[in-house]
Amino acid sequence: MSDRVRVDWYVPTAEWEQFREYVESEYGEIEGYLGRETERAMQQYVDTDGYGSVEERVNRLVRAAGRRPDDLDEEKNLSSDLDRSETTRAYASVESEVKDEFREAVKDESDPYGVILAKAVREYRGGGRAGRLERKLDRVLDDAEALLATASEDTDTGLRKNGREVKTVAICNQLDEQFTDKELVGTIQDTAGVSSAPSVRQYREEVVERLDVEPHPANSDLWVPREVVDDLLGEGVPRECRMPVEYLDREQREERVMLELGRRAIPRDGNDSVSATDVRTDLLDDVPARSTVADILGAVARTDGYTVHETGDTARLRVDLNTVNAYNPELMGRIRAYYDEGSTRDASLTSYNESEDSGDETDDIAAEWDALDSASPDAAFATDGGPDDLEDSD
DNA sequence: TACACATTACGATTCGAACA
DNA sequence: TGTTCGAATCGTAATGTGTA
Repeated sequence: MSDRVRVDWYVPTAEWEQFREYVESEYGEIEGYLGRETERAMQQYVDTDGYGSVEERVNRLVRAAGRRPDDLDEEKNLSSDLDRSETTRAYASVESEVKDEFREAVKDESDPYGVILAKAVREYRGGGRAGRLERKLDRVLDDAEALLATASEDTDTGLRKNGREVKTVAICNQLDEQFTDKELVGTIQDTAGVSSAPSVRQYREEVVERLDVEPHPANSDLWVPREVVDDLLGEGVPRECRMPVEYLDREQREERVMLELGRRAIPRDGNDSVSATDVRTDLLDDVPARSTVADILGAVARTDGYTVHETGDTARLRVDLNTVNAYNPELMGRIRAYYDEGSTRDASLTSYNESEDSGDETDDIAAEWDALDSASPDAAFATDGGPDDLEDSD
């Protein structure tokens, strides 16, 4: 499930228009790309794209060259140029984490967010970090010292409190340790004063994330602390496999199919297959439509190690863990961890039975587990006779 | 004016009933 | 059992509005 929020700041008009034109020229359209490109520009600007350390090394190299800086002037010019220009409202959906990191990183700068965003997208249009690194390396030859300069100021921008966050916290404070979805929606409506489905959905996602709760395995309308689900199912059970299918997005459903089929294949020498019907009923709890399951099978079959075969009128999804391990060891690791969890889950359930007076509910959970775990192996593929190359993936 | 939040509009995606 | 196609839902851009 995505966690995207809107950037909604006043950005210098000319810069924003140029950025939109840039996105359109790159992708042929704005829809779906504006937010992603804005997100990348913000990440690169505040060094959260994972390449900050590379740039730092380049900076050291430039410094070592002992050249005179010109970056400070460039930064000043950019800032004053944008400060004086006409602004327009710029909006784009970005990951909430990216927006938070961006605001945190630039909160001490004297410019408003919109102006800083303009700097970020201008930098990004100019080739992003890659282009910047290239220019920096070029400058090693003539003016490296400038790269030490920053235009940061110690002024407090006086950021206002985020009202939405305050409301989310208020909602969280009114909820018990566990609560029904109906209670959650009612609290959101009463506390946040929202009624539209999109707004309620957005608050629900934020509250669920903040409280770190998950649907109860035996009752998807009941939200309980994650630790409770951990106790019931085991921490090694992937989120895609422990969450009710109705709360998974398309990508997570594909992951679930891959993980479940892979797990079943381990005690079968790394090979197994399942019919499209069984994918729907056994792996996806009868939630998606058949037409959608067909699409999911097609998508999974694009992953190395997974193929779809037509046998008569029936399509079967097959997995070959040797191939999965060869081309996607990370996925193989997750499959193995999920498989290994099977050996400890009985103890977890026993512990839950002793500590919780849950009666029929516990029986439901055990029954659900039995259904889920019908292929629980006696001999592990990875330890008894499995291919050697799979052994190596640990 | 700058910002935040809610709502609306609309295209894309998914669902599910009907049918082959 | 798979495919088709209209309906429903979702995700994102755009707009409206309130607040400091």
